Amino acid sequence: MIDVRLLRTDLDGVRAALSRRGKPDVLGQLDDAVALDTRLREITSERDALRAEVNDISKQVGQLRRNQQMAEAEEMMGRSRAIGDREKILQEEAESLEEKLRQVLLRIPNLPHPDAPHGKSDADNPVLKGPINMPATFAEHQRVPHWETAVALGILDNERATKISGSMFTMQRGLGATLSRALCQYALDRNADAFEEIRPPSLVTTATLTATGQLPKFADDAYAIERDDLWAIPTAEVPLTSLYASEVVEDTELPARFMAYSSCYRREAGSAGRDTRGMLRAHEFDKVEILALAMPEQAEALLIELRDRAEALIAGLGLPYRIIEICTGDMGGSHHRSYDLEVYAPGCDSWLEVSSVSWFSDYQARRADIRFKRTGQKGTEIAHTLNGSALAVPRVWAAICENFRQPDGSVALPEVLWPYMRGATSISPK
RNA sequence: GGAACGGUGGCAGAGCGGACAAAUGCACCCGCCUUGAAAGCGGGAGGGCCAAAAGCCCCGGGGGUUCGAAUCCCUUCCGUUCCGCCA
Repeated sequence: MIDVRLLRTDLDGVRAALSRRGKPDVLGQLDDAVALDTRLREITSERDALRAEVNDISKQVGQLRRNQQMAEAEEMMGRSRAIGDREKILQEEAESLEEKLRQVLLRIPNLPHPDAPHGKSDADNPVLKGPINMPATFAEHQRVPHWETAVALGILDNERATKISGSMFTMQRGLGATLSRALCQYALDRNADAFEEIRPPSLVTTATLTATGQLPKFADDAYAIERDDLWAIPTAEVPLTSLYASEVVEDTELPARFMAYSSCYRREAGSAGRDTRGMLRAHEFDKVEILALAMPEQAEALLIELRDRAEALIAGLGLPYRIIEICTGDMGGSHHRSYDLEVYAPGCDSWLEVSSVSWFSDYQARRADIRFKRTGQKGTEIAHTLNGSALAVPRVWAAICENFRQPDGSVALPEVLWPYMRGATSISPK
């Protein structure tokens, strides 16, 4: 959520920053917010003056009653009642304005970082690095889509997944299932030097899903369990960000770093019919997420660190990859600055997004009310949040099946995964 | 799911209709004392709204009674214990 005070002190700056996103209706919401805020402040100051009067009279009533001056007390009580009635009306108006303002503010996106590249769409995202590990040419045996390879090897059984759960669900079998788990284990182990491992809940409250920005705008993308007013998490970012929601953290605790494996659930409401084959897009998938909670001055370095860590995982697997920076027109609504890691999959002949690393400035933390306190200073400040996929399992799984496919149809496994594969170094037909 | 008890500042814990932003203890910060430390003594210190003074709000959340609510009533959530059920 954007800081309302910014709207009062630097509306032009906010307008300029937001217009870089290229979403014209956002500027209209901005005007709505300013109007509501102005009116709200008028009402509250009027209301507070009335309250002050009531408080003052009440003190006097107490005094008069102690002095047995009952007639005078009665008279003042009558006056206070009248003021109280007016106060109540203003209070109701203030509450309704507050709620309206909140609803508008929740839909206004974050301000992009000044250095975030300007652009309209994903076509304008600059390549920051790479391609790395990209051979001059791919062999014919690598030009086979992973769904063909994997089905032939018996490690992918989407037909039965669909029978059990419907379309866009996947199922891995045998060493394919082991490989999924191995990738998670690998990603967690490689970041355990600095990140506390969390095993968070997969179902969260409406408040929790609002904090990270999925609600209220993107309710259709999430699975809702209405009977219990819970939502299935689309990423471990959701519970991890809210770990310290409505708490005040000591500055000595920051930056705090967490990582979590979780299943992720997405309705993919807008993607019906896209990427229906294989492992590229599914309603449920595994991912390891890394996340940091920081003071503002620590954030930029952390963003680079998270990106480096995500890159190190992919590089360690030996897959061809590149890093792109997300331009203002393509950025998610909560994002301040972000990078994507893409892996090349020769069988599909496409770049697959396997990690997205983002800095949210104080946008999510304000929604979640995560504050920190500087030792020796009065007051609190809103924290910054950052996160990134350490590793999104299915697409990496797919890229391994395609890049490391051998002429005989088997798939060679990256050496870093061998310790997690029960002795297997490749996957061959049964 | 049923019953009982409880939710107050960083923690512990008093207050149960008026001078309460809230005793006390621990922890914390500053000073004195000391060669240094501990102890002792003196002082300071909650969060939020507002440009800020003033003022207002905050004793789990919401609602009510009252001139006035941490305190009374209703409701809801959370916790603990017991019972029931169950991986």
